[in-house]
Amino acid sequence: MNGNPDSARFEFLASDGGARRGRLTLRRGSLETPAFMPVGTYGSVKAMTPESLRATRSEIVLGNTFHLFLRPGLEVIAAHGGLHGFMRWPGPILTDSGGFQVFSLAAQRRISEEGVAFASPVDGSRVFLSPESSLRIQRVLDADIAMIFDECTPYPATHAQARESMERSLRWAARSRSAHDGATRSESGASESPNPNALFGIVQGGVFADLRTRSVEALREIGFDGYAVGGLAVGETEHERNAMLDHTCALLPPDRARYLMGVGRPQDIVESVRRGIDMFDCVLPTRNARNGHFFTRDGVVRIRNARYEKDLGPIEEGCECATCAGGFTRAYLRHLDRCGEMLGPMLGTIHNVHHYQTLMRDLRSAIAGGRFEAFADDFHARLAPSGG
RNA sequence: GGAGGGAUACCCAAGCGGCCAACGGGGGCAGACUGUAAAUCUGCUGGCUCAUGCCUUCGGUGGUUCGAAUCCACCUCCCUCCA
Repeated sequence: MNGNPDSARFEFLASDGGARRGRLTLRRGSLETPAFMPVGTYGSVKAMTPESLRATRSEIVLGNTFHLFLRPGLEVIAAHGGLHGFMRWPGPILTDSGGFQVFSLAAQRRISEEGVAFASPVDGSRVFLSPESSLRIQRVLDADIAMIFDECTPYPATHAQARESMERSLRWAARSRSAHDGATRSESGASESPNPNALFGIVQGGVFADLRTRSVEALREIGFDGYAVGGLAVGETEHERNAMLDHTCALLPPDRARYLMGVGRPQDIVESVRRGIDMFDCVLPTRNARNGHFFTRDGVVRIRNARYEKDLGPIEEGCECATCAGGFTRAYLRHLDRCGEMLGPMLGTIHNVHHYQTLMRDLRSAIAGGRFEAFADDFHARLAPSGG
């Protein structure tokens, strides 16, 4: 029922309080957890080559089912033998199912029990995604981790709305599981072959503890290779989010990887690791880099600010990323940004992703060394003064 | 020498008697961004108070008018064409 048992083996290496240090082994390789996964929606982590991505010590990247299905379509990707060959990233890949687009493209989609009808953001044409079609697409993409097709519940939502959405996601979870396992018959009546990759379930339930409980229990009943926490970082307060994480992580099986979808800022990651999350993805390091917003341990550097006009220092003193170590100055990056030079986003993205990966490495090391609390205290204290 | 066109805030550029502190771009300044419809979006951009308000602005000077960036006269500078 859980597909290939070797598709996602989670080794629990150490813990410190609620924080976990582990290793997740997938078909294309393994990743050390807690891990950060850069987002590569269209089969590209924006502004980065696979080489530059690897240099940031990233071990796994995301792709998006919905967007890759629209462009370039399955035929082209299948001709490359899957997403790995297409984007020339041989390491682990995780594909999101399109569930987030149910949320982010809310203005142009219609949900039914069968699935979700979208107006394509590319040309407005009608696109229908269901658990079966999403998993069928993901099988062609052949990512190491496929995600169930869910609905990312918007915030705010009433208890009734969150429950209805969560229950539908549970029914879709069962259908996703079946489709992934090849138990679903295709239109021709032939049985599909099972997807050899891992499949993660996604916990929903908004900010309601009882709904999160219900979601976790039902997903565990179905059985997944890993469990994601979805529907957070969509507008709820930090307090609500942390409360949901405390509650949910306590219910998740300790021997499976836990993935908090879409989170987040560095401080959000630290606080989520504290609560037992193993994997993260977020567009912030890449998107914000393109918007001249660089992360440092001392806060954010908005490179557009006039104060950096003649700043000859690197983005962050002591940073070992190719941008900082390469001698590129703040003044130069500000210049590139103002001129709209594409090297600006490239250098900035390298720094931001590297910064995230360095944070993850430091977290792993702190957990393994039983120093998580001290690390978190230092981390927050250093960020708080908001020097930047 | 003659004929015509034009001078608007940092730049370009609307406005052509009151609704104009003056459209719209650009530039500048600041902010936002959390499973990417995002190299995007938002706000501010004469001064003082910063809510209503007041003061100084549309080449210069003077005039017409209840009222002018808008009309008139002269002056200064720029552009085009004809000699």
